[in-house]
Amino acid sequence: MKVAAKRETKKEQRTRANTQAPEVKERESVEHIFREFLKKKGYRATPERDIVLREIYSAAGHFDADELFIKLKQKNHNISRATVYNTLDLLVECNLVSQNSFGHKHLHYERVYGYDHHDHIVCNQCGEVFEFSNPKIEEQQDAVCKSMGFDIRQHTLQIFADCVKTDCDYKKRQAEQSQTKSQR
Amino acid sequence: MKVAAKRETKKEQRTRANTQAPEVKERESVEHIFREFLKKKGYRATPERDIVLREIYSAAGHFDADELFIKLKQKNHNISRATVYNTLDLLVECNLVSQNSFGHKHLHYERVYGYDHHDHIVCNQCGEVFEFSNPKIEEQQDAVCKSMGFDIRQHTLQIFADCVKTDCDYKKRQAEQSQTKSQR
DNA sequence: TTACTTGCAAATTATTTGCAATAAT
DNA sequence: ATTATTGCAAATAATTTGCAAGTAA
Repeated sequence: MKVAAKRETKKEQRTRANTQAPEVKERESVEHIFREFLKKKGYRATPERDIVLREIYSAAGHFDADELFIKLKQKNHNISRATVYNTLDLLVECNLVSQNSFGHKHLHYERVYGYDHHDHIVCNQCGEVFEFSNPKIEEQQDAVCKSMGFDIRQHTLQIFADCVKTDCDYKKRQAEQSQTKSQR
Repeated sequence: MKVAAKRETKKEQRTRANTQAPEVKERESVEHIFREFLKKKGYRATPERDIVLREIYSAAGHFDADELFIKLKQKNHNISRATVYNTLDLLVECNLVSQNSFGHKHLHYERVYGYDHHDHIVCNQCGEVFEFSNPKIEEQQDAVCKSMGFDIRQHTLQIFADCVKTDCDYKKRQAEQSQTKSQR
């Protein structure tokens, strides 16, 4: 059901964006980093790009492009999927957002700034994603890159593992799947 | 996507050394592992599945589903894309093939058995994928999983980095991009 | 025989692209 | 004023699915 509400003009968007509660210093830093990046690259600063960045940094956790698009839509931001994808690319390029593949259909994104870097363990049974961080692994990566003549920019490490804990969704999953067993 | 280089660099030699041709004995083992897996799971052994497995283990390096499909077609095997995808899933499930996302359109696969585990560095400039291995990283991963109650099955680590060597394909790439895309 | 697996083609999903309108510089 | 960026819809790319026929167990 499409709502035929009058469309918010760019100017209104900009005004609204500027009057948002100045929650955290972090946000300002993030926006500043993005602005500088855009300027350096000769890209333009647009209200859409600001809004996307702000939305990403307003919540924690992983998300995919479409989830972000829908969240924006629900907040009455008329920002197209194309712009969401475009902006995500830019944010990945300037390292404010990281891109992960958890082995499934689409890419997942995650904000980077203000958080310690972490890696992921994906449960083979229930698919849930857990985080961990390990400085020694990071150290080794730096060492490897140095020795091979690379200047490391980013990395993603995913571990696929069987969860041996009792609170894993595994059994629930099994119950569901046994009804529709197929060739897989 | 990998670009054909004119002259093999030291780095490429090292990479190549990691991906030598398999022994015949190994191939038998691989087939045996697959058979056992199928039996255990109640899946059927079919000639198509054997052929796909054999094709994967007959060559080195990364490949994607469509490349594999085309290779099979060229050898006059009438195996559908659906079967290729299906079989790849099975091979990943039984750990004979690993699945990697290098951050782009599709997934890449790689045979696992008979090779030391390695991780990947993707050059931000030319997109070429290099391999490395580091036992300390593996150790740390095991430790992390143990402490978090996971039984590790597989992992993928990708480092995205800028190549600082002079023999990076970056410039060649730039030059080639003005022409038409070719080979694969 | 039973029902899993196949090839084919159509469907689906995620992402990209063409284009005219709009807005940043 | 110039041209990057936008929203929209159509297009594409990768993968999955439905179905009838084939075949492993």
